[in-house]
Formats: sequence, C-alpha cells, structure tokens
Amino acid sequence: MEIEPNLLADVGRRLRALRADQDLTLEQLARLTGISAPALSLIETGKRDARLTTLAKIAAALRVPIRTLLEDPADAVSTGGDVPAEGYDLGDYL
Amino acid sequence: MEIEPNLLADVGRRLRALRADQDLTLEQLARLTGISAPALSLIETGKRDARLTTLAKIAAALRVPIRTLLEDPADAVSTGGDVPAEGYDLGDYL
DNA sequence: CGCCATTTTACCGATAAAGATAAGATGGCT
DNA sequence: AGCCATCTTATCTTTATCGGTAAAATGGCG
Repeated sequence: MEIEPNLLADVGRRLRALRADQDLTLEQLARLTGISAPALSLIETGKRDARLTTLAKIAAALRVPIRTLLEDPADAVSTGGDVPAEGYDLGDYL
Repeated sequence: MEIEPNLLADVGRRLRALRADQDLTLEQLARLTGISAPALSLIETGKRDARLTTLAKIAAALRVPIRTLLEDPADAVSTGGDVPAEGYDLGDYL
C-alpha cells in the first residue's frame, strides 16, 4: 500500500548517517552485527526491505533505539533511555 | 545478537493491543492492510519476523506511527496525537 | 452442551532476505 | 595516472516471509 513513499530510502539514509557519526565502515558494522556488508549496503541504499530483527541488530550495534531509524530526528522526542549526561549542546543550531 | 530478548513478542503484544483498541478482527485488519489474517496472527504472537514495510502497512492501517509498535507506551511521548479516541467508522467496508 | 466468530496452525507456492563470494564502481591520496 | 580503501552490484544457495487455503484450537453466548 506504500503509505510511506520511500520508507526504505529514509531509513537507509538515517542508518548511513548514524554509521558515519561513529566512523564505521560497512565491514566494521558487518562484524558488529553479523550482517554481511553487502546486505548492509542494500539496506542503507533503500534497496532491501529488512526484517525487524535485522534492524534491531543494527540499532543495537549503533547503540541507538530502533525508533531512531524510523523517524525524523526533528520529530523524535528524547524519551529518557539514553539521556545525554551533560545536557544538550545545541551548538550552531541556535 | 539478541540484545532484545523477545522483541518480536513485545511488538506482537503492542500490535494486538492496538488492534483491540479499535475493535478490529484479524480479518478486518487483513483487508485494511493487504496482509493475510494468518500472517497477522503470526506477527502478533511473535512467531514471525516481519519486514519493515509489513510493519509500516499495519501501523498505517491502525493510524499510529511505526514507533508505537516498537517501544513501550510508558516510554512513548505522544508527538502528534493522530490516534483516534474512539476508532473509525469503517462503514460497509468491513 | 452445541453453534459461531475468531484465532491459530499447517501446508503450499512464489517472492524475497541474508550469508558468502567475487567482481565492478567510486573516491581519495600521493 | 596508479594505488588503496570503501562501497556497490551481481550471482548463488539457504532460509524465511507472505498470501492463499483449509483445517484445527479457542472462546463466547444462548
């Protein structure tokens, strides 16, 4: 039914951004998750419809809640799981 | 691997609760989503590792963000409030 | 208890995910 | 240009999802 036009592409983009934040290569993330690098590449490029446990493994390896992969950061409200220790540094955002 | 002990069972429970809130049968939700009732049953009982787009279809039919299926309601912060209080009038569609 | 809706389970076939591997493509860097 | 790391794409095999159908539980309710 494709309610979300390009859900997979969006998830892939967020995944790639998160991986870049931690300076991980696909190969490194593959070892952390047990998911092959080609499979990760397909997911990140929005070409594969991953299973829930696959996304969960990736999220766990990246140390973020699965929710982070599914929604816009702007829409995401911090829910207390991994609250920053020092408060928010909004940096140049303001 | 398996950081979340029974992720699928948890998702299934939330799914079932959401469906119950809207007084939908598996058969009705099946028609709304295009996913067969047996498949929905397997997902709700935590016996199937659904794909992302499958979960997205279900969430769309239930009119909740996908995030709702993945996290504890206590942990969830209402962000949009597009959740109907009383359910929908599906008319002759069902 | 006997119906009836609802759900669960079991089979089937088609499609797709995921691991492994290897081969291209991309990009940076000297 | 050449080299190197990284990423992409392709192929193959194994495994699982998913829809369909049908058959068994399950659960009310009269």
